[in-house]
Amino acid sequence: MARDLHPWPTTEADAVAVQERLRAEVRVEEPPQVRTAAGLDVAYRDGDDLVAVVTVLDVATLSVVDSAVVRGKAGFPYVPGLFAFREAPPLLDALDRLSVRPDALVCDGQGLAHPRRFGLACHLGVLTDLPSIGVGKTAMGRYEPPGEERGDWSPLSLDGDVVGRALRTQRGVKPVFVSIGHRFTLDAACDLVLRLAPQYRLPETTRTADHLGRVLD
DNA sequence: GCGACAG
DNA sequence: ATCTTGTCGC
Repeated sequence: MARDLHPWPTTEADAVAVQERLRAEVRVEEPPQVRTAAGLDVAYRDGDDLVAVVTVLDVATLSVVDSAVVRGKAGFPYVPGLFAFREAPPLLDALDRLSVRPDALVCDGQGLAHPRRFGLACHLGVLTDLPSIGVGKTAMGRYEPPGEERGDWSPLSLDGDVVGRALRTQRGVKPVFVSIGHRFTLDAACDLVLRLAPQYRLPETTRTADHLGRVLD
């Protein structure tokens, strides 16, 4: 499923170097039709124990058609900007255990809306070469509040670049922050997020993955 | 120098 | 991320 991820960096300096090198591989393009989308999430237990969860949903019906869970230990501290080095390894393990290859990855976090334009969604997209997007609950950048209606959005800027959108998925609810991971366009990403979030603020992909990791012992 | 800083 | 009660709304 994923490209070999060795060598995996241990220090922050090496991690940044990996991001600088891999970001050249991000492609911005219209994705093929997305019939199934995977939701990825990591839940933390005591100490360094974690549970990585992937659920695959049929975009038309929003029913879960596959899922995988991996228990493990965090091998990298939480450092803003280096999120992928903590969560990508167990998530890639979980992706390998799926019996279907999803058409797209919907990541819990940012894609291009990142200090070096290479957030978790970009990292997972490049390593798997799957179309991917990031949907964050908090903004990585600046934005003006979008209109109050579902579907309203405003540009998300970082260092003078438009790196994503603040997208209102429900009327009168705080927007989510959408950015491209790999092999996607911003329009297609927001379109997908709206299809995945007909009722709640967050897309069903992340909701089902989060729920599975939470209910698990 | 000080605050900000995905999960 | 996680620690946590009551409350509002569908």
